[in-house]
Amino acid sequence: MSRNYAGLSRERIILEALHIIAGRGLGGLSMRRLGDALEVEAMAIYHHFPLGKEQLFNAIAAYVTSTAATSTAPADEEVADENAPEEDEQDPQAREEEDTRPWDVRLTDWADAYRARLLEYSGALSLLVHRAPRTPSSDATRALIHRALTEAGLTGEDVERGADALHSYCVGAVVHQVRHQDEEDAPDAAEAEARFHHGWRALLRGLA
Amino acid sequence: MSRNYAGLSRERIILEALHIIAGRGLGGLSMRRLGDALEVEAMAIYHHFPLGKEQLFNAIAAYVTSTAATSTAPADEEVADENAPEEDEQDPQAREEEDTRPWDVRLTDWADAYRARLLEYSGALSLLVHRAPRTPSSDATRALIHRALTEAGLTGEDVERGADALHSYCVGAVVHQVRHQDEEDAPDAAEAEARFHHGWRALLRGLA
DNA sequence: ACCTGAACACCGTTCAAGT
DNA sequence: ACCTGAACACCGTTCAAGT
Repeated sequence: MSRNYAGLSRERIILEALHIIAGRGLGGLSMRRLGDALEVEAMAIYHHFPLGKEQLFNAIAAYVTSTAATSTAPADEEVADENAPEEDEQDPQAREEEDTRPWDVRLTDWADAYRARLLEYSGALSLLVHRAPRTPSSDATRALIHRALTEAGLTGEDVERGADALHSYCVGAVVHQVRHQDEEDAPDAAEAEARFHHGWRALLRGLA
Repeated sequence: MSRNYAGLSRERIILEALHIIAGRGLGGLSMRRLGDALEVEAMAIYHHFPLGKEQLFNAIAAYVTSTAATSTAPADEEVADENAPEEDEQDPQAREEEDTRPWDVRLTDWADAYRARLLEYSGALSLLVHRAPRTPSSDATRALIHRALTEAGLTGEDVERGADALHSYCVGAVVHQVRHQDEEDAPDAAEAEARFHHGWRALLRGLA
């Protein structure tokens, strides 16, 4: 009654960790509790995350910040550099069809998706304060924003500064909403979204 | 060799906690380590924060988010309602002289001070994600922003939405900076401040 | 390769006791 | 009121061992 090929994987561990975080908060996530949820001894997790909880946190941060657009698992926190040689070197965006919609629509679309994902995993939000894991998804986002802002007429360092402002506003708005959501006069989800769009459009107006 | 009237106080505890957080990160703050730093047994802290670490975290969050403008100790996380009767009931802002500068200057002034404070205690930033303690300082800020935006010509719910957007951008920008500050191509402090102002002015332009 | 089980150092908190 | 000291349940992690 000893071997237990539980079919553990990094993704399964991350998903279960997120589930615990959603239910009991970040402070409620312990390696032992995570092991229990996975029906495994806590120490088994170290085989998939040899560097321990810190590495698991990094992987969770990478998972949360990867947009749904990138379908493949972004669970590894180190850049998987062993798959580069076989690929034909192309802009990752070139694989999908060209998005011909106006630049501001593309930008707003991204912002909505990003915000939704952060809200979905809001229990893990504080992990992102000291972590900005680089993933295929984060690279694609960077490219998307740069292309859109260039198309909007921005040049030179205005592009970088604009991108920073947009990013800042997105995570700031989610933090602001999460921060106040337990108050008695907190706006409901619809009003929160309306406020998000209000500020977002103002920022776009001011930048372009 | 037993009694130790260490002159412990909530403020001293918070300050020492912030010092530990600055040096070893939020995860490096333990009650036992905090006790050592204060030259006291860890359990002595519970006399000043009977609800334990969570209450200490709330007090730290309140301390960090209180702007320097409010000079009196904002260390208590419950609103100190026992000092109300003796005071003559006045708008707290009325005690200081009227600020006659243009609305956007007052707003930018506040934003700079708020940002500076968050950056100074950036190690405690993640505490703010799930905490928005109400303090005299937070009430004063709210009043300041509302007055300024009204003066800018905003009306109705535009005022509330504008205030939210400004707040969101401020904390978002600090989170964004802290999040990326360990990267090799991270902008220096001056460039970070320039980017903050760039987005801030854009947002003000777009809102007004 | 993948998981277990015992062990170690550390943690938050309670509680009775000291002054 | 303010602090100590022992105790309890829990934690992250190491390490040797099993399959």
